[in-house]
Amino acid sequence: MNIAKVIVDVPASSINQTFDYQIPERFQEMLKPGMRVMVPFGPRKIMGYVVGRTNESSFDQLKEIIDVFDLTPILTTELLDLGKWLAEETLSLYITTFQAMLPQVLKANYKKELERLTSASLSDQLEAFFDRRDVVPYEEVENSGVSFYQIQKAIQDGDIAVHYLVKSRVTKKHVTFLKPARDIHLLEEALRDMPNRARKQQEMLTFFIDHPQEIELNKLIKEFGTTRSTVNALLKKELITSFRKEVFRNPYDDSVFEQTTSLELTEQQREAIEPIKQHIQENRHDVFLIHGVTGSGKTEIYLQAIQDVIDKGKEAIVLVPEISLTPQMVKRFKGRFGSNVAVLHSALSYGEKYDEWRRIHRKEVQVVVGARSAVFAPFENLGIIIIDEEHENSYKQEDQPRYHARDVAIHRGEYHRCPVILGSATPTLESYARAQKGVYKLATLTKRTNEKAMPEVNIVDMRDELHAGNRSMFSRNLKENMEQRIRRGEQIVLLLNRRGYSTFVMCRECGYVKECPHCDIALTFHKHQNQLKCHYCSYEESMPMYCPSCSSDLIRFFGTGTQRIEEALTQLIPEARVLRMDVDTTRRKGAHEKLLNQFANKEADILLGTQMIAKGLDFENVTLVGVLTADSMLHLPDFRSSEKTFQLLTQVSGRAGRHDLPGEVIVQTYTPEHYSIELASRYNYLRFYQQEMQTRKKFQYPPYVFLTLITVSHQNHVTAVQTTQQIVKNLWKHVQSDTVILGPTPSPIPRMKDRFRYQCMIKYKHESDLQRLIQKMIHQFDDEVRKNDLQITVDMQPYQLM
DNA sequence: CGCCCCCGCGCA
DNA sequence: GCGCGGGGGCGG
Repeated sequence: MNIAKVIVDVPASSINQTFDYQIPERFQEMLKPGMRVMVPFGPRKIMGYVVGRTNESSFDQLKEIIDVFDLTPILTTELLDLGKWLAEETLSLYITTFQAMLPQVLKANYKKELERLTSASLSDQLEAFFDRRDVVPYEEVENSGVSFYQIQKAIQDGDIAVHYLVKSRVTKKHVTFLKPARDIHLLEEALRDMPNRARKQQEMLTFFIDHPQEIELNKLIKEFGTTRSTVNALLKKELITSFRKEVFRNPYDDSVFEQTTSLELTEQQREAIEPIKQHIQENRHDVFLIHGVTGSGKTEIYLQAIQDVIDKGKEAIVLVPEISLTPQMVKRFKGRFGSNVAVLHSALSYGEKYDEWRRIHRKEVQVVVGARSAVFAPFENLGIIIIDEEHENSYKQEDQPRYHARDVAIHRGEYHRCPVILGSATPTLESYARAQKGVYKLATLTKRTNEKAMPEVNIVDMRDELHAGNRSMFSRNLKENMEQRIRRGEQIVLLLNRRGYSTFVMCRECGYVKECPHCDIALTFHKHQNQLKCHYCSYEESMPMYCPSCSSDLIRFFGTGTQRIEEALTQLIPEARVLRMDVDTTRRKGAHEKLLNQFANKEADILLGTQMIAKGLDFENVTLVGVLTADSMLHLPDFRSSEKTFQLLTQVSGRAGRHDLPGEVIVQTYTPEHYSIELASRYNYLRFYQQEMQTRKKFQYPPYVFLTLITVSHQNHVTAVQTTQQIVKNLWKHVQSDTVILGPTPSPIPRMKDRFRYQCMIKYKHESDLQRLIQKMIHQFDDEVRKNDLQITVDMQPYQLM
C-alpha cells in the first residue's frame, strides 16, 4: 500500500478524480486516508486529501508526496464517503464537498515567491525589482517594469528561482505565561538587593517567591494593576522567564451557564420521546417528525433524548437555524450539558470555529449545537441528530455544494444507525407528507407545557384603513393597542416583512426607477451614507439630485425599510422607545445579543425588525406582536410563498404572551381572506397542510414532484438562451414520459454582474439517475465552459426559486 | 528571425 | 487553476 489516492485542490471538472502519488518511506507508517498532503501538480505544489491507499496504479511514473499536513486524519472514512456521495448527489466537485465539511482555516493558502540565487549583479530592472531583498512575493512582478519574459530568462540562467508555498491557514491562539527563572533563594536574594523605589517589582517578585507556578501574563498584570514594564524589568534581570502556550479559544464561558436538570415531561412529551429512546437503545435508524406548537416543549425532548445518548457513550448533533436563536439555545444546552457542548455558528470567528471543531475532533465533547454545516461534525459514534425548526430555509446551502442539511443528516443517521429528529411548529409540506405516508414517524404536541392558550390573533384589513382615510403603515387598531401597552409598561414586537419591499428609488414625475448598470435589479437606498447599492454585485453610486431621465427633482426613495418605519413610528407615538433590529444594526459582532439584552432589560418599548425577530425570542414582558405587512411575501413568484407566509405568521405569533401576561397578535394585511393568513391566525396547521397540498397537486409542485433547476449564464444574451434551449431539448429526449421540463425562461434576476441568466426547471416523479443524465448533458458544454466563460449551475432541490 | 501574445492542454 | 509550449502575428 505504498501509493496514495489523492483528491487535489483544483476546483475544475476535469480534475474531479483521484490522482495517484508515491508515498515516500518516511510517511509509510503514518499516512492515512483523510489526511491533507502537499503534492506536486504539474509545475506547482498544491494541497490534496488522501482518500485511500493502494498498491497499484495505471500510471508507471508516479510523483512523490512532498509533505503531510496532519498528524491524524481530519476526515473520518465515514466523512470521506459522505463527501463522495454528496458530490455525486449535488453535482459538485469532490474537493468542494470536502472543504465544505471542514472549518475554513484548514483550506490551503498558496503563495508564489521569487528568490535571488546569485550575488552577481543582475540587469538594472531586476536589481531594482529585488531592491536588496533575497525573496520577493511574485505578485510584485506586476507593475514593476520587469517583464515576465525577463524573469523566465533569469530562471533559465539559474539566477533566480520560483518557489511555491502551500500553507494551512491555521492560526492557533497563544498566550504568554511567566514563571520564575531561578531558584527561590536566588529570587529572595534579588528581592533584598532591589532598590526601595521599585515597589511594583518587589511586590511581583514576592508573588513569584510565594507562587513559583506558571501564570498567565495578562492575569498577572491585571491583578497587580500595573503594566508590562514591571514584567519586562523582571524579565530583563532574568529573574523570570516568559513562554508561549497554545490555548483554545472558548467563545462561551461555561461557568456562567446555570446548571439545569431534566424537567418533568407532560403526557404528550412522554409519548413523543418514548419511541425515540427505544431507537437509541436499540441502535435503530428512523426519522421522527415532532410537530409541536410553540411552547410545547420540543427542546426538553431533545435534551432528554441527548442525555440517553450521552449515557450510552455516544454523541449528538443539534442543528439550529442560525445566529438569531442560538444565544438562547446555547444557554439551554450549556445549562444542561455544561462543557460537554461545542457550538458552531456563523457569528464565531474562523479561529473560534476551528477551536470548537477541534474539541469535537479530539472527542472532548459529546454534543455539538450549530448551524447547517455542523451536520458534518467529525463524530464517529453518533447516537442522534436533531434538526430544530426543520422548515427553516437556512438548512439549504445556496452555493456549491448545494446540499440540504436534512438529507445529509438522514444519510449519516442511516450510517450510524441512529434516530434523526425533525422538529417544528410548522413542518415543511415535504416532511409532513412523508410523516403522513409513514416514511417518517410522526409525534404531535398540541398542548403548551404551561397550559396557556395561544395568543389571540386579530386580522386588520388594510383596505378598510385606506377607505377610512388612514394612509399610514399603522392601522388604528395597532396604534391604539401599542399606546395602551406602553402605558401599561408592557413591550411590543413589530415585524416588518421586508422581502419584496426594499427601498428603491423612483422618480415621482416620470416613474423612472434607478437600476444597477450590471444587474437587472433596482438599486437599494441606504440612508446613512446617502448611497444607492446593488445587493447582488455591490455596485454603488451616490443618490442623484435630479432624475437622470426627465431631470425632475422629484426623485425619491420608495418602499418601506425598517429605518422609515422607525421614523414613522416615533412620529406616531413620540413617547415610544424603539429598538431597530435589521442587517444594518446587527452587522457588528455581538450587536445582535446586545440589542436583545437591551430589550430584555426593558430599555425599549418596541422591538422593530425583519424576519430575524420572528424566531425563538422569548421575552416575558411582550404582550403585543404586530405584523405590519403579512402579505408582502405572498405575491412573490415562488410556489412556497403561502407556506412561508403561514410559517412566518405562526412563528411570530408565538412571541407574544409566553409567560404570565396574556398576549395578543395584530396582523395587518391587504388579503385577509387568503387561507395562509386566515389559518395561521387560527393556528390550524392541519387545515393549511390539506389546502396547500391541493394547490401543490393541482400545479404539480413538491411534494408531489421533485424539482431540479438548471441555470445558464453568459455575457452574451443569445448564447445564454441558446445553451439553455439546447439543454432543454436534450433533456426531453432522455427523461421519463411523466417528466416535465419548463423553460428556457429568464431567471428571476435576468442579468447579474453583466451576465445574462436563463434557467429551466425539471419536474419529475421517477428519475433514478437524473444526476448522471445532467452530468452527461453538461459535459457536452465543457469546451464552452472552459474557453467561452459559460456557466451552468445545477440545483437538485432548489429552495430559492428567485 | 526574434519577440510577444494567445490559446489549448495536461496535470498522477 | 495555472504554467507550458506551440502557433501565429508583427516589426525589422
